Amino acid sequence: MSDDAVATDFVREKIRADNESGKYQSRVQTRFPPEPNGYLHIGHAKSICLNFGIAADFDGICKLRFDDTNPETEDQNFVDGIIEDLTWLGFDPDEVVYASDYFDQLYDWAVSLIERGLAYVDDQDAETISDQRGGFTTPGTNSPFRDRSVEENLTLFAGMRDGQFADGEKVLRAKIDMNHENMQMRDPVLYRIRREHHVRTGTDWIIFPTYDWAHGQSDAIEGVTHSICTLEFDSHRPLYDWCLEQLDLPFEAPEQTEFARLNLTHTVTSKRKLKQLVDDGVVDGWDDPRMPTIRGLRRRGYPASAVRSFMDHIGVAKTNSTHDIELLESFVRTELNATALRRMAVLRPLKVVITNWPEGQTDMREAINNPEDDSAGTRQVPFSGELWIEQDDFKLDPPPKYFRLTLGREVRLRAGYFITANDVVTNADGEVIEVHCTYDPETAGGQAPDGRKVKATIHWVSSETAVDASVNLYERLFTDSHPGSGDTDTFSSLNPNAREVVAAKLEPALGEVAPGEVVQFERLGYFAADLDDPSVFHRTVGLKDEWANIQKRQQNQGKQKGQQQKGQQKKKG
RNA sequence: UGGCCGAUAGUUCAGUUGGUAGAACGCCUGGUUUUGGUCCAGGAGGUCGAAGGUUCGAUCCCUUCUCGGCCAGCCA
Repeated sequence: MSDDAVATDFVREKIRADNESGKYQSRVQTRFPPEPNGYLHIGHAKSICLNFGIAADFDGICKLRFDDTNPETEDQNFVDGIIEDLTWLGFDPDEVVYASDYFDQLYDWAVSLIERGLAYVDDQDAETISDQRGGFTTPGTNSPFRDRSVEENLTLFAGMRDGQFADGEKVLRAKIDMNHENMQMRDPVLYRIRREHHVRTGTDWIIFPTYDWAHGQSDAIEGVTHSICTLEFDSHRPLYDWCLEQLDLPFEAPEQTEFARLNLTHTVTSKRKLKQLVDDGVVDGWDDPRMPTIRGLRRRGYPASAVRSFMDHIGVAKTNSTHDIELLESFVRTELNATALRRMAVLRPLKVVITNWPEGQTDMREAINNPEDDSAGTRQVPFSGELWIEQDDFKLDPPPKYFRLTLGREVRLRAGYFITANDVVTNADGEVIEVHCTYDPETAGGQAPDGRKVKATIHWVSSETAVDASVNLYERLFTDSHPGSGDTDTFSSLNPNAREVVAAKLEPALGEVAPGEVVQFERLGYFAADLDDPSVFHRTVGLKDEWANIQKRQQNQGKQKGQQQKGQQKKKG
């Protein structure tokens, strides 16, 4: 266990206490148990970091177990994808196992349950069983098949396995208590018949154990000590314990501990809803950079290490919580600030002509690759008399505190020269389509020999050597910070502008970026070259934008002033 | 409606064996800076869900209440 990073959450606290009391011989084993019916999302990452993190902290082991007990929705692609995502996140399971590996054992244990009069075969359909379960304040009623003889149950259960009954015709139920205050204990279903092809067992089995019968038993088979799951399984814990108690294990049974799942603002972390986004074509797929899936984040350029530090930071508790997605982004920025190479790219190009630049001449300017990391070195960037700059970096009528380019003002071109804007060319609509500037040859390298200062440094790309690229700019997937909260429909706040594709001009070095590499477009943000087509970039996250805050404040002040004036007018009237 | 779980800065979490509270992110101010980035320094922001009780003293212990989440699948 690492001494310095003493993570103190209630789960680790409990494990420490268990270890001190000698429970499980102070052994620690966890597991990450996804169902292979979808890809992993950021919520799973929390569970992964917790389970694998605990194993690492306590010198224990953590296996990846596929909870493949329901053949209906499960798929090999998801199995492969989950392993891939887990690996990318930086975790290496001690073993990859499957609940279906234990079908024989689970069956034998069910038989033993029947033999001891603790389970029975019920002939009723799902609806009837549901009706008989009763309500929160009303007791359930016993099934008419509850008191079948052991022999009959044994025969029927074998018949279920051997295909003598149709799907849904019979189930195996635990015989516990139809009056139990916990609904989970009212004779839960342990086995159902389902003639579906199973990813691993094919057609060998047509009866499948339910989660409740499979999960704790699988934990026990593997020697799991601490079975960590999310809050919604809280009410299953008595059943988890009951199932284990019937086994007469020669060792201490695993114990379930529940923690609060991760929610993030402006997105959803529910497999069902993510699937709907994919199925409805709202996004391009599970790996769309707008998706909070692991593959989505990867394509978007989130470093796995940033995801991990985020998880470390938010901790583990039982409080239902929704984390601000900005917090995640701040970890992404911190990581990328230290590692990403700086490059220049112009997203919304505006032409600049340097009128006093020697006709046809191209200069090579030296630019720093990463001011945070000297070892990243420098590169040469071509400079000429015709450049692209950002439309936002020139204003004919500059608002207060705007200190970028405007007529008559001098600014610095990053790694280039000081330029002064003298004139503009406008189109028929009066929009500026070209800015004419002069440069000061004395300012090569970015400093004026006479010591005069400029307030702004702007980025640029020389037009003749510019590389064209399509850049995807992403906004929040949902405009509502808590989609679906209250009575609102989750998808009603879907942001139709969550992706904007822009035709950008890049400096030549950006034509040689490796797939998946993340660079900083100076002054704009971090951008990831697409995994399949590196001429396409995805905005991972923008830089912090002080200018945007200034503008916001100015707007608010304007509003307040307007309101004050309105108020005064009212008083007068 | 019954049971279980939860409630501490804007947000998410720490914490106090009972002596009125900290961090991170966000926000604000200043400094540095060839990124309005980074970095550095500082600041604002909390009646610790509410009301009672025990106590010299309660955010912490007790009771009641309020609000939120979960549970009545042959999903997990």
